[in-house]
Amino acid sequence: MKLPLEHVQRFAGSGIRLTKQREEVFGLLLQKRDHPTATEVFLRAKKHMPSISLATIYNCLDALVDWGLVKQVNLDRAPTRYCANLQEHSHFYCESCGAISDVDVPFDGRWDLPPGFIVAHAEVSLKGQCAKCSAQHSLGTDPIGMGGFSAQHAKMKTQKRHS
Amino acid sequence: MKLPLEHVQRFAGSGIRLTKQREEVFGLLLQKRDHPTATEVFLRAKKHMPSISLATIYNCLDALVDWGLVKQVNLDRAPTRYCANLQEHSHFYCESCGAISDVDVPFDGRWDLPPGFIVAHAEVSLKGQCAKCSAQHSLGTDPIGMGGFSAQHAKMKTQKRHS
DNA sequence: GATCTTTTTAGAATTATTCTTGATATTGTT
DNA sequence: AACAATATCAAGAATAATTCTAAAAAGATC
Repeated sequence: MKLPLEHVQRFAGSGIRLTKQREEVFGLLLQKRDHPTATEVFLRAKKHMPSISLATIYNCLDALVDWGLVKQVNLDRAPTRYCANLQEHSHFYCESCGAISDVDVPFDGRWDLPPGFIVAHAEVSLKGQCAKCSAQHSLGTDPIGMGGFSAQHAKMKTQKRHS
Repeated sequence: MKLPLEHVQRFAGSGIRLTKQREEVFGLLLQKRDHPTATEVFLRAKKHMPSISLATIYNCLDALVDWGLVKQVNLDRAPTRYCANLQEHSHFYCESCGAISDVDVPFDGRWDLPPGFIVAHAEVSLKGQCAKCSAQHSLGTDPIGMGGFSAQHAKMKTQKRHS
């Protein structure tokens, strides 16, 4: 897991230590953009670095988040997910399949707040049906035989959270 | 904790059971709008209903969220908070004092997504300095003597999360 | 009021995250 | 290269948030 030079350079002379572990964690997030949880990052990292510990994963993620290289993605009562943050974007959570998609959301940052409020970060989270799932529903290809979207949606509510 | 008639009516004939516990939980959220965690709701509810259990709090919150009466507020790696959802609004988290403010954020819902994506819910979360804290900093009234915002902000990073 | 279904309770279980401590690595300095 | 100072890592314990389970209670229906 070798980090592209462009990223390594961001650390040069900044007092920030780019350790093997941090490089590994950041590299994994860059490589596979599926918004893994800390535990998922841990499992992936162990393949290259069998000795790495989960606490280190959390430490590395904290550092990367502090440095602005990684974003945390928060979903309702689910473990925090992580995302290499290379350009401005938002997240779309599919209520059918549980996938998280990066989406371009051009918000201009001009939030109309009460005086005195200073915005440092803005996060937009969308929920609904992703393209794949909405196509399935509109075509009526319903493998479960439960009827349309609303029935399946109701079903989702009571089943366990997506792993 | 008696629920205003306007809310009780929403349940009439809907098959939804407005139990004492659900009424209590919803009433608490309506009454004190400080975005409590499930545990905080539990502690408050016990004052009126000493026998209520934490699992019931979670059950009630789940039900209220399903019915669209309550919103979940997700912050980085912190317990989920709850908010009686009476009008469209967003949340502002103050990185200095940890307070969560409701803010009017007029987003028009026209998100520019890839074809096929259907948005059911949109959530905007802002982070930064609330009015009170930004006033403190700009006035230089710094009770800790740590200097300006950046120093205090750095400090916040390493201290324990707000209870 | 008998019965069926849903909800509540209490506590155990699970999972996510943080903390602690000693070992290891890195940086800066002779 | 050796040294001290500092930061990071690893392992596992500890804490905290959330979910699950099973039996009792409550609400709805007939």
